[in-house]
Amino acid sequence: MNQLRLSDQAYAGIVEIIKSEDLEVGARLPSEARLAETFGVSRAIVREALVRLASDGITEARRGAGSFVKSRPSERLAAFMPMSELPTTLGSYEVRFVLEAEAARLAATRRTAQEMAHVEEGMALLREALLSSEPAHAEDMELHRRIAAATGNPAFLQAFDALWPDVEKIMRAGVDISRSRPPEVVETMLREHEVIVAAIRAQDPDGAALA
Amino acid sequence: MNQLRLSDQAYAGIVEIIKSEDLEVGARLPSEARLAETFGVSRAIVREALVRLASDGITEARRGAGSFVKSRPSERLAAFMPMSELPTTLGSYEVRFVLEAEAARLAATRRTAQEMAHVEEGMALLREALLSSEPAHAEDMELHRRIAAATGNPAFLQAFDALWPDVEKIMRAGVDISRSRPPEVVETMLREHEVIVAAIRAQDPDGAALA
DNA sequence: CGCGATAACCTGTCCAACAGATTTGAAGGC
DNA sequence: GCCTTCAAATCTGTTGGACAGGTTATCGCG
Repeated sequence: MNQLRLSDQAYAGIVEIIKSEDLEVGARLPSEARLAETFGVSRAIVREALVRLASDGITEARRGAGSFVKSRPSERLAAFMPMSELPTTLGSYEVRFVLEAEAARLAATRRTAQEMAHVEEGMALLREALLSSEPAHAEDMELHRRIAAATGNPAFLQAFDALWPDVEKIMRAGVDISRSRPPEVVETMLREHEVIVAAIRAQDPDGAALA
Repeated sequence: MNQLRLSDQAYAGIVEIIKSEDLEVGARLPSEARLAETFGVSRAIVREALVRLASDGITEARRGAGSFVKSRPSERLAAFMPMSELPTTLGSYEVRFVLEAEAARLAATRRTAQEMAHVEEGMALLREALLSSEPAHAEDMELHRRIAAATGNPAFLQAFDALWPDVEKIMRAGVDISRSRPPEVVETMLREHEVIVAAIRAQDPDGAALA
């Protein structure tokens, strides 16, 4: 059942090292060979992980010298990375909400009736997916896409599409949501989304943004 | 002088293939071995590129089956990827402005005098950097960071930091700005930024967002 | 014609090696 | 004793080959 690619585990492992060893920005992390030995995988796997870390702006590799911390994930993901227990699952959505708060505010202001119906439909889809367990990422995204569309600003939707992969990445980097999803978390997620939709329905900009 | 890693070239090469071969979403792209042969590099290099493409949400790999197009880069970068000439350089900023429009609106509403001074200082830095040629990315980002800070919403700044690497990536993926930068482009960039700052100074939310 | 077995193909992973760059430390000169 | 210089140790970047495990398509048989 080891569906997770080893390079994914290595990615997470390196992030964990940076955090637990408390490596400051600019500090050098263990060589690829040492990391490979630590994780019990080949160097190629470690390299795939490092290439992604570099692409994500977390590390930087200097040929002949080593790989260095460029920006600590704890700083980029800030408050939501205490990586403790239940609250974390909740917290991982915090970042998204901040970004999407403005979309919700705009949508509340400018929405048309037709767009509102579209949003409501998206909400229904998400509710269904959440209650029937199994991944709801797609539905979640779809709802927020529709909210973005309701702003009436096509460029906003465009920007949303472009940035979504990164948001998704952050979510995955946190905790595997679809894995452990206690009912109370589902409940909270659902309620939060419904508050937003309700605010948009009532055309209450500040209410939507706050939620 | 081959500073560019081969996996970077492979990344760009695969993107080029998707675009030029006009591969639709869901289409299978050449096998790793074939890509390696095409680019004249080893399979490990192609894999590093594919891992990043998957991480960026552009492709998806299915063990035993192949790698598939998940989302065409042209669609993600949308209008700004006609990859023509001068207007493109301008267009690459369009996406960012949409995202940051809301930050500017909020900043215009809630800014304090001290934060305004901070923003003005950032603007001065950017102006200087732009006029003296050479990379102004850092200054550009710094200005927008300060605008985000002026919203008075720390979570917004936090989200901005988290998303910046992706924005930067999009910019780099488009056209190498710092390379060919005719005076008129610099002029336009400068003016656009100054309009935003002016709107924030005047506490004009809609003006800031529109700019 | 339908269906199952099998061969061809593909990704995921490992290993061993070499090239080029950087760092480190020691030898040697002042 | 201190600084310069040079060589060895380390490290990333890249290659080629190899094998395991999963998927797809073809071929032949009923």
